[in-house]
Amino acid sequence: MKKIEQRLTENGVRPTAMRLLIYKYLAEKEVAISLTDIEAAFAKAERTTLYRTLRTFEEKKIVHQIDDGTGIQKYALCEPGCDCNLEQDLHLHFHCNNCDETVCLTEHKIPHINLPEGFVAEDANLVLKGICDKCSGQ
Amino acid sequence: MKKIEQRLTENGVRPTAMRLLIYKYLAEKEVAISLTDIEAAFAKAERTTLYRTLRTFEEKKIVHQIDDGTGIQKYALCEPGCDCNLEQDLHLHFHCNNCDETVCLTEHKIPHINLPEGFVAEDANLVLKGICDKCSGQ
DNA sequence: CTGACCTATGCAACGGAAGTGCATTATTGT
DNA sequence: ACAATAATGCACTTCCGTTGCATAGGTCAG
Ligand SMILES: [Mn+2]
Ligand SMILES: [Mn+2]
Ligand SMILES: [Zn+2]
Ligand SMILES: [Zn+2]
Repeated sequence: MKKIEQRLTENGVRPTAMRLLIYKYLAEKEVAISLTDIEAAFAKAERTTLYRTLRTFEEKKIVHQIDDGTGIQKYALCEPGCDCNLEQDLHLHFHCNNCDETVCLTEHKIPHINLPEGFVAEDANLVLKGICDKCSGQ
Repeated sequence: MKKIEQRLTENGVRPTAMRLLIYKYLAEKEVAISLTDIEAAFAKAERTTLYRTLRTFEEKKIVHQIDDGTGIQKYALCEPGCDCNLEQDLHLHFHCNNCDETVCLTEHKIPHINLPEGFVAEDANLVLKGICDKCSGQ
């Protein structure tokens, strides 16, 4: 728990009780988490607080936001030392059509694409959809 | 206009006046179109009708839906003979952070990715974000 | 031609999720 | 202990997608 406190402080986020709990929750789950997930897990907490906590975490590069095509924003902890904006840290995400969970495949970077003249890429999002390892029974 | 009528009929969609107009509108625009865009263009028409028209078009593979990360569903005409589900027809999309427009780059297919054991891909979405050709002044 | 039938359209309302304003409470540093 | 700053709680809003149901329009068999 001291570890978490330190991580937050390092990134310029005051380690309140709520924030520590949310970080811990994210760390325990190996999948991307939505605001609604967190809301369900912390029934006592206020939605807005959770919302703003996630946003703060994102601004301070503690989590990255994931758009998996479901229309629901998901979040997952960043790798230590990750700068989500850099091309090198852009990895792909996998969304399972069966269990509806989304996971980071941090070791799979987004391939570089040669765009037509005039197009300048600053960011990229690659989502694969299908059946995840848990659901494929393998 | 006869052409459009034929295209709709071929795909099992009855060519009503409204549908012809919407198809024409999509054909004239070279960018991906949202329901709200169409609503603005056809002020007299009912939102629901436009919505259902787009959905019908999508089911019948006349248009494909584009998730460009803005949280707003966009649509663009399919290439003739395209089967949006097939890997070969999956192309990338580019969203301009400046003019907020999204375009199909139909000639840029999504590269094949080797996934870890147990993951089975059925679909993919790749969106690049940055500055488009019009906005980069080139 | 006409009525039965199916499809498309119009109108109204709902729902989920993101986001904002403002008052209150907690934390920090002097 | 006090003032300043940051976090939290509560209420409310907006946006977009979506659905139910009633009506209008087109299609086809008799
Ligand atoms: Mn990720
Ligand atoms: Mn496209
Ligand atoms: Zn799964
Ligand atoms: Zn642009």
